[in-house]
Amino acid sequence: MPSPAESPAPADVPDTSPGAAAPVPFTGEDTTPGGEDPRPGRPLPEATVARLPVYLRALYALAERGVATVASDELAVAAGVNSAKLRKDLSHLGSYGIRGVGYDVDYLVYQVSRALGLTQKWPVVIVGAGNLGRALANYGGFVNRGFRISAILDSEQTVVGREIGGVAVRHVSDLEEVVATSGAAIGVIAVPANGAQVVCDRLVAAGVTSILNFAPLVLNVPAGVDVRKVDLSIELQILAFHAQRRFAERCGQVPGPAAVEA
Amino acid sequence: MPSPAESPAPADVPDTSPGAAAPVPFTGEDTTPGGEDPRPGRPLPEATVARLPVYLRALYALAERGVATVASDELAVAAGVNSAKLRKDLSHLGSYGIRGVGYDVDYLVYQVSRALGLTQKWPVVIVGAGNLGRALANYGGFVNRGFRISAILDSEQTVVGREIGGVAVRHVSDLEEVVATSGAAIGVIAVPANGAQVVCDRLVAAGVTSILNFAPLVLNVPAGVDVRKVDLSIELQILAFHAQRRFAERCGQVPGPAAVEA
DNA sequence: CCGACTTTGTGCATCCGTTCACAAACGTCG
DNA sequence: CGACGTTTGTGAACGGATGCACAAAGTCGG
Repeated sequence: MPSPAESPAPADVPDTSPGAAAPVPFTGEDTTPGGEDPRPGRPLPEATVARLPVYLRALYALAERGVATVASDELAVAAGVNSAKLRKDLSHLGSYGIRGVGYDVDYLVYQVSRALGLTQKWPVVIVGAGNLGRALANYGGFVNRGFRISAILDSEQTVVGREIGGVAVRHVSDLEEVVATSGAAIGVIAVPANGAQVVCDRLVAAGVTSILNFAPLVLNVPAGVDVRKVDLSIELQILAFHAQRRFAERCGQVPGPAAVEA
Repeated sequence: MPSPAESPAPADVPDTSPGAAAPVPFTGEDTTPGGEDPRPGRPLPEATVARLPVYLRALYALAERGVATVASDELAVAAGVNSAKLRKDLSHLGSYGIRGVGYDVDYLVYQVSRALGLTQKWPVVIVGAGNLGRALANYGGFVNRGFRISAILDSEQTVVGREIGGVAVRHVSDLEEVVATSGAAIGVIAVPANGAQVVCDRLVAAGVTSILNFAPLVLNVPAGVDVRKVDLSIELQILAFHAQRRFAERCGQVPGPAAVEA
């Protein structure tokens, strides 16, 4: 199971009972142009799932340029992956290519979107209206690609009421109500580390089952809740490792980082 | 077996100074150049490198709580990973644990920091002073953990001169000069997608070899330049996939209204 | 209608990462 | 000083991911 929280301790799981099932965000879809594909087995490899959004973005860019069909080689270049990998990834969704021609861009956009569950708009609750929360709310790729910001919450009264990305900031005390009324299943934590676990617990208790965490700590969640984390400093540290290695191996012309000042 | 004579003082002399290495033209694999005492073979698996920052953060938290030694089980829980995985990861750095006891927290902090190349402060140039750039500049985990913001650049004259995180915003036209004078090898791209490739090219031309990209596109860089991307919408889309799957599968326990489409 | 060309889809070998399970090493206690 | 419990470090098995290479399947020109 793809549960990232690998805690085999069953006794500790408080079994978050969502009580009244959170309203499923609009399940009406399908029956759209093109042929139908009875969902095959659903074993989509995790690595494939992680790449599908990249393909989707490249496909959108192609569609905007008016490209009707695309071969796996071109799409692979646009997505920055190997073409064989791309073909294998797409083959997991079904046989949506035409041999000798390539893939129909619009049709593939639809199929990838459907595989990712983006044929509907997922309501998202953002907690934290700091710089990061504002950046998220203003990020265009959000609302245009299958998501809708249903609320932005913050604990600072000075920012409550301010409008960000077309949504007015509400106080964090409204968290439970906002989640319930919007039916949001996805929450974004963009608060400082010391308040993240509390926010997380409240989100989970309110029925949120998918959490995107920007706070630099490991969140503790019950089984059944999916957490992904984005940590800016971790990415930088990985870069530092490779940079260090590069400097150590090829001591060339660059004078290296200014290590004197510390 | 950390000898008590060796102080685990984190501010030890970093040997990353370029020095005068033999100008080897090209070697397929380094033949373990010298360093044998602290550094065994250098093939640190990529997956391990990606986890070391997580361990480091957990170790810092333990150190602040005054914990002197920690067993792999506890540290694994704090880092959210399997304990066997953690031990294998750490074993790639060397044998820094004590059987029957655990790891010395301070000493391990130093060793992990050194492995990641964080015993020095890396100067970082941030391009883009929007919400995201400001969030990065104000992020505490930046300056406290091996990095120093040497400059923040933006193309908007209205924000030039504003101070963010203790650093005054400069105009993006100063990019080359800033990179040269600060010796920055790491650049962060926090500009909109349409300007990201241009900024990237200029950073690379100025000598930057490590780039952290927040713009939602695939950057084109020459060989030898390391790019890591952080894409907010991609993470959300992966969450959406799992959420969709969860909704489709929950037909057994939760009192759902009706079995959704098979 | 046929042959040449193009591109997809995939079998297969290989590699990387994860996990189990256990022996070696260490401190402690009697 | 020796037995015992604890914890590390790692060999080995396993599973998943990657990329090559090629057959199948399609288009296109004559």
